[in-house]
Amino acid sequence: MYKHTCQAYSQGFLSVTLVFVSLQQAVLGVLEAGPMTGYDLTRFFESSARWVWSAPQSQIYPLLRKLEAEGLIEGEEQIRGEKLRRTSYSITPAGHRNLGGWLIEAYEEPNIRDPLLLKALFFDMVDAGKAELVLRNHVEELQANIEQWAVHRTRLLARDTPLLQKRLRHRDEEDHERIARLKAHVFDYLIDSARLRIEWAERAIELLHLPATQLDSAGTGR
Amino acid sequence: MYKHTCQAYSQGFLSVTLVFVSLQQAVLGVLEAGPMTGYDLTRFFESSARWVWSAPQSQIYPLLRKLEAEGLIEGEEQIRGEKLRRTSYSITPAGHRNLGGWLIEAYEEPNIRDPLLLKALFFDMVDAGKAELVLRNHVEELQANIEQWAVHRTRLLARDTPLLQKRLRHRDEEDHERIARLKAHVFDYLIDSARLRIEWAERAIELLHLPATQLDSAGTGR
DNA sequence: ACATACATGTAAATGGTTACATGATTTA
DNA sequence: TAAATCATGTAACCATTTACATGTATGT
Repeated sequence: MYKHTCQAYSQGFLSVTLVFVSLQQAVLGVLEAGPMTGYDLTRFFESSARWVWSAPQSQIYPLLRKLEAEGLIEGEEQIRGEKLRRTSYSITPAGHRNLGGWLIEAYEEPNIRDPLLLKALFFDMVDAGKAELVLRNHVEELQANIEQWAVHRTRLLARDTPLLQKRLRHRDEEDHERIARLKAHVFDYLIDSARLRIEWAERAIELLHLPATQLDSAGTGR
Repeated sequence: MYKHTCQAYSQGFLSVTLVFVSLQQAVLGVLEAGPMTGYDLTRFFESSARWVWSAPQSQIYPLLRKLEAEGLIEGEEQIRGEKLRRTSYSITPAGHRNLGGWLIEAYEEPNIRDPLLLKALFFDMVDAGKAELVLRNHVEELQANIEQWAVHRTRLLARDTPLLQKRLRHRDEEDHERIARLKAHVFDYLIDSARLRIEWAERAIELLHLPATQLDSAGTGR
C-alpha cells in the first residue's frame, strides 16, 4: 500500500532503492496466470468478490501503459469483429523478475488506519444506541463477506477458479495441491479476521450499554 | 480511509452528501480531550506507539488551518520565551457536532488492501525459504507491536495516559470506568488481530514447506 | 431497436508520503 | 557552545477515488 522505499542493499557506495507499489505487483501476479486485456483486469480488480486487492478501471489502463513502457508486460493487439481492437497483455521475463524480487523483499507494516477503530475510540461521546447501530451494520457486512470468502476458499481448494486453473496449467502437477492450499490459506485469514472482528464488535456493544453500577463487577482480566 | 460519500438523508428533493475524512476526525477527537498545539498533535500522530491513526507532520499543519477556516477548531496564539510563538487549538461546538455526526454515520468498509496477503497469494512462485523469512520478520514485528499495545491497554484501564486523564476531567466520574474500558477494548482488538495474524503466518510457513507427498494427508477441514 | 456487455480512455480532486527548509529555546 | 527539542511551514510526487467520455459487438 502506498509507496514504500527500501534499501535493498547498500555495500560501500552501492545503494539501490526499490520502490514497490502493490497494485503493480497485483497486476503482474494476475498476469502470471496468463494473458489478459485491460478490460479483463478491470473486472477482476473492480469487483472480484472482495479479492485481496481492488482498483477502479481508471487505474488499470494507465498502469498497463506504464508497465509496458518499463518492459514488465507486453501487449498484443487483437481485433474482435470488424473494428474493435483490444490489447492482450502478458508478463515478460523482466516482469517475472520484478514480481519475484518484490515477493522476497522484507515486508514493512503500513501504519494502521482503521476508521472503525477510530470511531470506536470515541464512541463514548455519542448515544450508545446509535453507536450500536454502526457496529451492528458492520457485523452484517462482515458476515456477508465471510460467506463470499468461504465460497472462494472452497473453490480454490477444489482448484475450481478460472485464474487458478489457468495458472496451474504451467506448473508441475505435484505442486498443484500446495499452490491451491497456500492461496486458500489467504482466505482462511480473511475469514478468521472477520470473525474476530465480529466478536470484538459484539463485545463492544456490551461495553457501550453496561451501566455504571455493573461495570465494577464485569471482568477486565487478560 | 480515503473519501467516502454517504447519502446522509434524502427525503423528497432534500439530499445531503457528507464527506468524511478520517484524519480530520482523529484530530477533532484528540482535541476533544483538551487544547493542543500543532507540534503536540504532530508528535502524537507521528509515533504515538502505533496508535489507531498516524499522520506525518506535513499533514497536520495544513489540516489545522483548514479546520480553523471551517470553524471546527479555534487557535489561540501564545508566546514562549521571547519570540517563539505557537498556536494552541481547541475544538469548537461546531467541531463537536461534526465529530458526533461522523461517529454515528454508517461505516462502510474500505476495500481490503493488504500487501502481505498479496505477497502470500504469490508465495508459491518463489523459494520457500525466502518467503519464510518474510513471514518470520513479520511475526517479529507483530510481537513487538503486541507488547506496545498491551502496555497501552493496561495504562488505559488504569486511566494512566495523559490524553485520557485530560479527557476524563470534563466527564462525569461515574462514566470514567466505561470510557476507559471502551478505549482499552480497541487495543484488545489490535492485540488479538495481531495474534491471529501470527498464527496465520506460522501456518503459512508450514504450508510453504510441506512436500508434495505429505500434502494429501494433512488436514484441509473447516 | 434497444439494452447489455465489451473495450478504452481522460480529468479533477483528495489523501498520504517524502523531503526540504527555517528558526527559537532548552539542556548537557 | 553544541546538540536536542520545540515549533512551523512548503513543495513534489504518488496512489486512489469519482466522474466524465466514447465507441463497438452481442443478445433479446
